Amino acid sequence: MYPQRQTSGSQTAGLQPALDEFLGYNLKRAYLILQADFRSALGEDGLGPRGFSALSLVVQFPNVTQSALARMLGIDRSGLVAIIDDLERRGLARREAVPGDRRAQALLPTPAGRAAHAEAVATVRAHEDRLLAGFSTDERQTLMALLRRIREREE
Amino acid sequence: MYPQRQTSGSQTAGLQPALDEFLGYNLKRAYLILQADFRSALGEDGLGPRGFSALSLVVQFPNVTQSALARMLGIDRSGLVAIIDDLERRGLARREAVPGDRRAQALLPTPAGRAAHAEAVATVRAHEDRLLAGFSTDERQTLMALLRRIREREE
DNA sequence: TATTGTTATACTCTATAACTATA
DNA sequence: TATAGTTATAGAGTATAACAATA
Repeated sequence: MYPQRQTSGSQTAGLQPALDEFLGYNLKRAYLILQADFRSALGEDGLGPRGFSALSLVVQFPNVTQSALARMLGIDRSGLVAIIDDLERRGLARREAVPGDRRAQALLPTPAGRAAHAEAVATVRAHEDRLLAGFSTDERQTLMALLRRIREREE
Repeated sequence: MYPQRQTSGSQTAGLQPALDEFLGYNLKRAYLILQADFRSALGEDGLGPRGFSALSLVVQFPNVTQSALARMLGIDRSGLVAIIDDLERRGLARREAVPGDRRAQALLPTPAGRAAHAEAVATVRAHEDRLLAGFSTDERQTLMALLRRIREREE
């Protein structure tokens, strides 16, 4: 079941379970690599993964409320406040009163936000293309499909 | 290039780039799902992903030094101190002087550590099997192989 | 000079709980 | 009663910088 591994000059290792035969570990390491590359691609004071995700959804779903956006992102709504504050500070999104419900805030991208988003999308695409340079189109699609199926496991 | 999406009753969405067409986003979400399930599988005051990883490598490579282990895990050696402290507190691993180098600490699993590791491995396997219940053996191996190829991109 | 383990410290990300104003 | 946004706060997890002991 567990293939013989190279011990790379080390003291031991035989037929025991190895850490990198677990999905969770490989997933974590791959995620950290992608995230680090994402950050360096978008630059020192660029958007960051959270800001990019939030802006993307605001562009995709203008007038979304903060609570709905938090639900989409899978985070608590309290955590979204700082993210939207940051997008507002950068002039990329704004909060607007919702006619029917005075509790809610609708989120809208500014023209600058749409432009920044389009540019960020191109940058992120380039970063992912670079990281997946050795992957065929088929392999990329397979990977994405498998990851989406894990995501479906979320309740 | 971007297929028509369902707007799920929402206000908009057309042919724009969608967030979930990015690898990074799917990777992150999948990782968070796996990690949450991992934690609930190992219980309230169970090991946690970091402790499990560290213990696994200590079992796999007894006498590894802290610096070497930190390098394997891809974290700074300062961050490993608390992790090993915790394993020691639980009686699962211990530090031992290295004959040749009085700066270094060799890490060894205790008998209880080996037992706890074996049990944790079984629990983690069950958790991953549960999460990947809809995946064929082939799909699982493909996913692992693709993730490992991303990991190889690390310098 | 460089490396090992360690500590102090700070920063990011996120969750929980509580508050207010609405519904 | 329940929900939307907000704030305060705390807990992971991690990194950087510095230090003493040793190489």
